[in-house]
Formats: sequence, structure tokens, C-alpha cells
Amino acid sequence: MGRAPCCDKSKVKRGPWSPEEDNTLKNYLEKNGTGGNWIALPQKAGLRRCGKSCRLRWLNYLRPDIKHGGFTEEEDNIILTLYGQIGSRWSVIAANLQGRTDNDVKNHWNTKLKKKLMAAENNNLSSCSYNSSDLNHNFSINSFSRNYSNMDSNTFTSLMDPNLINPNLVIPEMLVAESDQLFSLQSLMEIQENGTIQLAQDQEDGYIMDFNSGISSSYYYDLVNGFDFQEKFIGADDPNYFSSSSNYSTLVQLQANNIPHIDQTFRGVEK
DNA sequence: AATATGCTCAACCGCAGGATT
DNA sequence: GAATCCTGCGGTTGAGCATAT
Repeated sequence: MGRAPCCDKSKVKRGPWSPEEDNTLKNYLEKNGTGGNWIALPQKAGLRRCGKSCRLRWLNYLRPDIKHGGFTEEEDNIILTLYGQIGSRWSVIAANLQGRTDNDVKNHWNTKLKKKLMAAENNNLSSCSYNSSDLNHNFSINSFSRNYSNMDSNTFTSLMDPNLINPNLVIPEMLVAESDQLFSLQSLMEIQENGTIQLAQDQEDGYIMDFNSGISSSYYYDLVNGFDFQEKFIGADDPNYFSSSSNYSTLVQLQANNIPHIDQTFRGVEK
């Protein structure tokens, strides 16, 4: 037996909302709020609509802080970045874009960005005629191709060359979504400025975490696998570094002076 | 001008999972 | 613990508009 429908479809109006219905819903919600129950709301507000439909209309269209209109390039970059990391979790992605709804982001992805990404991937494939044996390092090339493939050549160059990094540039994998918030990872330039970055590796699954922020990312995994690094073992119960429940027990100190070396290496795959 | 095709986006659908009874 | 209710989510649809033929 299937789930009972949320409302009697023969008794509710469906399809596009009229301006009158919009006004009724907006006025009711501004005066009374949802009352914690969308299902009962349409009857109270005097609307012949399903509660779910009212909720959707409010969240996606009538809310005062909704931003309508085209997406900026910066918004596109954030969407591409987060999609590369967390996939189609539209609500999480939308939470990082002021005034955008999950429906908006999803539509924008399906109609514009997906094609843009595919075009970029095709471009990169046809123009990067190298093979991995040409590269004098053990960089995790698969992970890189997956996460960075939507970059244009300028962005790509910027990521590889600390001197060219635009501080405002959103680079795939440099942002991490966690608990619906966006965190910025350390760029190569920041690592150079700081002199070192401390990364901790989970001994079981190999995940690598920025020790100071507690954020783990494949970006750090790539750093460690791409660069020479100094490693020392720290006991899992060391109170200065790890909580007792943590599996992170290897501290990796990535030295900034190794970075120019790896930049040279990466130049081999630029367009 | 008429028709076909493509694109956009609001809206719907069904499911998962948390909250409540 | 089971049943039910409700919300939130992601996938999908289809009406309406734009563009091409």
C-alpha cells in the first residue's frame, strides 16, 4: 500500500499561481507565519491549494529575500566548485548563494552550467595531449581531472603559479561545504606565506585534513601526493593535536619551499 | 506566416527521514 | 517500537516563450 496523498487532488487548484493567490499567501504569511504546519495553512489562508504547493511558492518565489534574474560568474563558480565536491545537493549549494533557492540553482545547473562544464571538459581533453608518464611526480591525476576540469586555462595557470593567484578567484576544491557553511582552504600562496601547512592523515581511509581548521579535502590529498613532504608520526592520543577518538595520527608538514618545484611540474599539463 | 524545435523555469511528484502520537 | 504526520529534498515534467526552418 502506498502513502496516502498529502491532499485531495480533486479539491485543490494546481498549475501556475495567479497574482491574487500570491497576494493571499503573502499577506497571510506576513501576518501569521506558517504556524508550523504547511498542510493546514491553505485552509486557514483561504486558498484552494495543497500545502506543499504553498510552501514551494513561498520558498521559491514570494519570500522577500529571493534574488531573481541571471546568475553572476561568481555564483557560477561557486556552484561548479560545490557540485564538484558534493554533487547535486542543491539545498546546500543554494545555502551558500545569497537569495538563491535550491530550485533556482538546480534549474540553472540543468540548463546552463552542465553544458558549460561538458564543453570545458571536451576542450581540456582535446588540448591536453600528455600522458602521465611525462609527469615527474605522483600527483593524483584522476582526482585532479575530476575536480578541476571546469577551469579555463587562466584559472588553471593561476592555481599552479602562486605568483598569479587572484585572491578573489574561486578555485574548485579551494572551498569546502561543511554543515551548510562554506570554508576556504589555504591556497598555494597562503601556504608559501605561512611557510608550512600542517596536514593530518587518517590512517584508515587516507583522508587528509588541514590540521588547524579541521577540514578534510581531496585538495589536501592532492597536495600531499603531489609534493615532497616531511612526515612525522604523532601518537593518536597526543592531547596537543588530536582528540582521543580521532584516527588522524600522522602529521604532514608541507614545506612551502617545495611548491616552486611542483609548479614547474604542473606547467607540463597547461594548455 | 506557419510549423518545428529548443530552452527556461515554475510546479509537481515521490521518497527519505525526523518528529510526534 | 510502530504508525502516522509533516517537511525538505532532488528528479522530472510541461507550459510558455524564443528561435530556426
